Amino acid sequence: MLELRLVQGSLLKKVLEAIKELVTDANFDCSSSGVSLQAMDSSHVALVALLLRYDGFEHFRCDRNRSMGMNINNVSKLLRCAANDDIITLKADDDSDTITFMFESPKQDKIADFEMKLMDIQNDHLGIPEAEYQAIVKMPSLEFARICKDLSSIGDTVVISVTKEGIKFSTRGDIGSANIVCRQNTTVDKPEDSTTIEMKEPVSLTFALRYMNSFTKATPLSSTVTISMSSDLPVVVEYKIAEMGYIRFYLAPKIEDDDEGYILEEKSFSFLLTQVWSFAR
Amino acid sequence: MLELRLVQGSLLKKVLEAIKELVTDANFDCSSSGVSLQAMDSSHVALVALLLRYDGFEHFRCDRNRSMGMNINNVSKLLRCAANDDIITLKADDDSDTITFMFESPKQDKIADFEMKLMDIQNDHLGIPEAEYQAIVKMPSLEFARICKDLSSIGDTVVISVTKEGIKFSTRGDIGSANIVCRQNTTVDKPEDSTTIEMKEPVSLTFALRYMNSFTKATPLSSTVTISMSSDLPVVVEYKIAEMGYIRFYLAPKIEDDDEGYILEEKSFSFLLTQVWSFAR
DNA sequence: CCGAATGTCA
DNA sequence: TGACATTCGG
Repeated sequence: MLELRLVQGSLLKKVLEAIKELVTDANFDCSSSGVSLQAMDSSHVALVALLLRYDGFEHFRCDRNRSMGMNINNVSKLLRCAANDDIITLKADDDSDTITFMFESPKQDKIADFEMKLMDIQNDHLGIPEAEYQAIVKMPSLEFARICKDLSSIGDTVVISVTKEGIKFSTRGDIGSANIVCRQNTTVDKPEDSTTIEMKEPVSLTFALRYMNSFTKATPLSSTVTISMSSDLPVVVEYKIAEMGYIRFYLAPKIEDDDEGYILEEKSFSFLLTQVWSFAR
Repeated sequence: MLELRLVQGSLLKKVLEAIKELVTDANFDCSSSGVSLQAMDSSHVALVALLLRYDGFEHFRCDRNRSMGMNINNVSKLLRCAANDDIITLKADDDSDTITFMFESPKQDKIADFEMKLMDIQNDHLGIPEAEYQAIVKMPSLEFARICKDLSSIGDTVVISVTKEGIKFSTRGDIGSANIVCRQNTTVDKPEDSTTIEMKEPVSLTFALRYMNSFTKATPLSSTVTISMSSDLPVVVEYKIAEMGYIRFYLAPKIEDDDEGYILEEKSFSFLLTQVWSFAR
């Protein structure tokens, strides 16, 4: 028996809005410690990792570990049928190949339940090593989203460079080039408006803006975002989910070919894992 | 001479928005008692009945009964030229084959008039018998609209079942099934937020969601909607128009074929009228 | 959190 | 051209 009750149902709605652009099908892995999900985008360049800890739910029961495959678009459709202030409960019997989404209005005068078939999804679960990052930047998530959106109207890729002074986003396209620098500022009224930089060494990496813009769909989940970078490692873009966990996006950097001097396509993620993360371990 | 003056012109705008998706051409029947309209949708499955009583107008003059055929889309186009706070006056000479729409701004500093040709429309006016309904549910119109919209992302048809406990909307589609139950609740702050059920006998009928969603275009006309059902009778979905009348939508239920066990297409409305309403009389 | 307006897709 | 979805503003 699986039974998860989440009073703040809007959280789950936001989580699905955050990942549905990137992921088509994914396994929701449920255990006594919570719910997690790990999935690559269709081109295997970006990876999403979601964690919702058991203690973030008002009620959490998971008798046995289960990996429940779902079509993300269908889950998203169902969750759109929930109001933002609905209480959401997920239920699945141990031997069932369906899951039930239950939406209760705050006054309990409307109760909706949706039953959805589960799918078998081949699990290409990657062990993500805990890496040491040369630079970790925390900044307002809205600002980051705005920057990625703005830059993508100029170019396709962004060079993110971190120095002690700040984080710089640069792009270049047909109509010209752009640089946006955010300085470290901790002397701000609210902590969520501050930009902080923890840096061991300056880093500069290049990414496809298309993916960055997909990541920013998670903006409603958190007022801040954390960007962790090391040379040749995938960047980690993390949105904390209050009291529950996080959603992390990993994106392989575009590698500059030394001989040719131009930028190669992204390495596929699994390639990067074996080739790059191997020496990071 | 026909002359109708309506200070709250937005009402007329909303009425046309409510019916234009369903009806292409219709006769506006004017008599000393008011304006009424009855029209079927193109597939003859749904019927719209509108009543605007004479005393809801600030000025009402109708010297002789007239049935004025109009293309609903064209009327809608004209009315979009009126601001929401405009005063609307309709005028037609007795021997004229045109009607004039006049829009006055509240301060009388702008006056627009539009003349439109009337059409001859063959009148298949149906006498709608007053029926006794097994169940009458009043609920917030927004909630009803939301439910119909949500369910139509899952399936094509809805089963509406009324019991003493509440009204249940169910559907089923490729990705799964859904049930939404609204309990009777009269203990709510505002009467327009309450859901009330008058039931003589439990009823359960199946309808095409496509039409239900068209009906909910009338939501701006009233904060509540009334759903009246009896076995094998068309459902009546009614939106009251404050101080003036109503707009009612009738929809034939889909009939389950006992022999075959599957759901037939909707009966055409005229068929239903003769076959089903005949014994209701 | 809801309603309106805009932009996109069919 | 109309309907739907998404986005912005109150």
